[in-house]
Amino acid sequence: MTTTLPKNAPSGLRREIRAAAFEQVREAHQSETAEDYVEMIADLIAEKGEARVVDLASAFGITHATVNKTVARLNKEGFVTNEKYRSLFLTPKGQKMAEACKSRHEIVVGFLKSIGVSARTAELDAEGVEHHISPETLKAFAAFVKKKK
Amino acid sequence: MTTTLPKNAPSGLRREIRAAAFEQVREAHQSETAEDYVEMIADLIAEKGEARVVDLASAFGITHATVNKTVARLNKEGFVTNEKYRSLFLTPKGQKMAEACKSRHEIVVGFLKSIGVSARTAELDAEGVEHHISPETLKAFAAFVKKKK
DNA sequence: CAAATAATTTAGCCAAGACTACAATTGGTT
DNA sequence: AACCAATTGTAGTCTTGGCTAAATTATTTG
Repeated sequence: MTTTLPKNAPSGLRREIRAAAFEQVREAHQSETAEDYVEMIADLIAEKGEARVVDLASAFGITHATVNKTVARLNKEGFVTNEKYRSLFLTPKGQKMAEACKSRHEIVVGFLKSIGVSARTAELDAEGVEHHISPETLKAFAAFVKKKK
Repeated sequence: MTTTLPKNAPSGLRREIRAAAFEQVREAHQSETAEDYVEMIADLIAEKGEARVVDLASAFGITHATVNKTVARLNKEGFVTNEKYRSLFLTPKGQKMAEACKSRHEIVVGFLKSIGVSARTAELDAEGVEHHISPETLKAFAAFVKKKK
C-alpha cells in the first residue's frame, strides 16, 4: 500500500523538497553552537576587553561546565585558543566567522524591525532565525530594508 | 576585571536580552522534532492515506531506526498512537499541533515568497525558520502578506 | 502455501549539549 | 605569606537524535 494513491503530484514534489530542507536544518544545527560562541566571544572582547568562561555561561544562561566542554571542542575545531585558567581568544578563522555572524544578525534584526516587529522581539527571534537563513533570503532581507528607507 | 569598563550600556543591555533569546532557542529545539513529525504524519495521511515508518524516514532523510525511537518518545508524550508493525496515527493533541504547524509553515513560506525569495528557497528556509518565530513576528508576517495583495 | 522481499523492531554504539559535584588554580586582602 | 573567594577544570550522568546490525513480523509473489 506504499505506492498506491499517487493522487496529487504537487504535494509529492513538495515533500521531496522538504527532505532537502530537513538536511539543511540538521546542518545548521551543527554550526549553530560554534557561531553563537564565536559571536559572543567577539562581543565580550569588544565590550569588556576579555572573554571568560564565566561570562559566556551567564550570557548563554548555562553552567560553566558546559561552556568548558564546548570551548574544548571549538578549540579542537580551530575557532578558539585557550590556555588553562586564562581568558579566551578567537583564531583568525573564528574571527572571520564572528564577523559574518554579526553582520547576518544585524541584517535579520533590522529586517524584522522594518516590518513592524518590536525591538525586543526582533532580538529574541533573530537569535533562532539567523542560523536558518540561506544567502538568498538574507539578500532579500537586506534589499527590503534598503529599499524601504 | 569582571565589573570594570562598563563603557557602553546599550550593548550590555543587548546581551541581557540575548540570554533570554538563547533560552528561547533551546526551548524551540525541544519542540522542533515533535512538530516536524506530527506535521509530516498529517501530510502523509492526507496524501497517501497512511503514515508509515519507512515514509517518515525517507521524507526526513534519516534511517527507520531513528524514526522508530522518536515515534516511541512521541507516543509517550501523547502525540502519536502506534500499534506494533502498523502505521501511525495522531492523537487529538497531535492533530491540533499539526494543524498549527501547517498554518504557521504556510504563513512563513508565503511571506518569504512575497519579499522575493524563490519558491524553492522559501520552502527550504521555512523549515528551519518556522520553529523560531514568535507569535508577534508571525503576526507581522501575516499582516505583511495580507497588506501586499 | 511457501519462499522471498519488505517493513518494523530491538539492541548497542556515538557525539552534542545540558547538568551536578568535586578538584584545582588564580588573585586579591589581610 | 597565607587565606579565601572566585574562577576554571574534570568526572560522571542524562537525554536527544543520529547510526549499523541483527531479529522479527507482514506482505507479496511464484
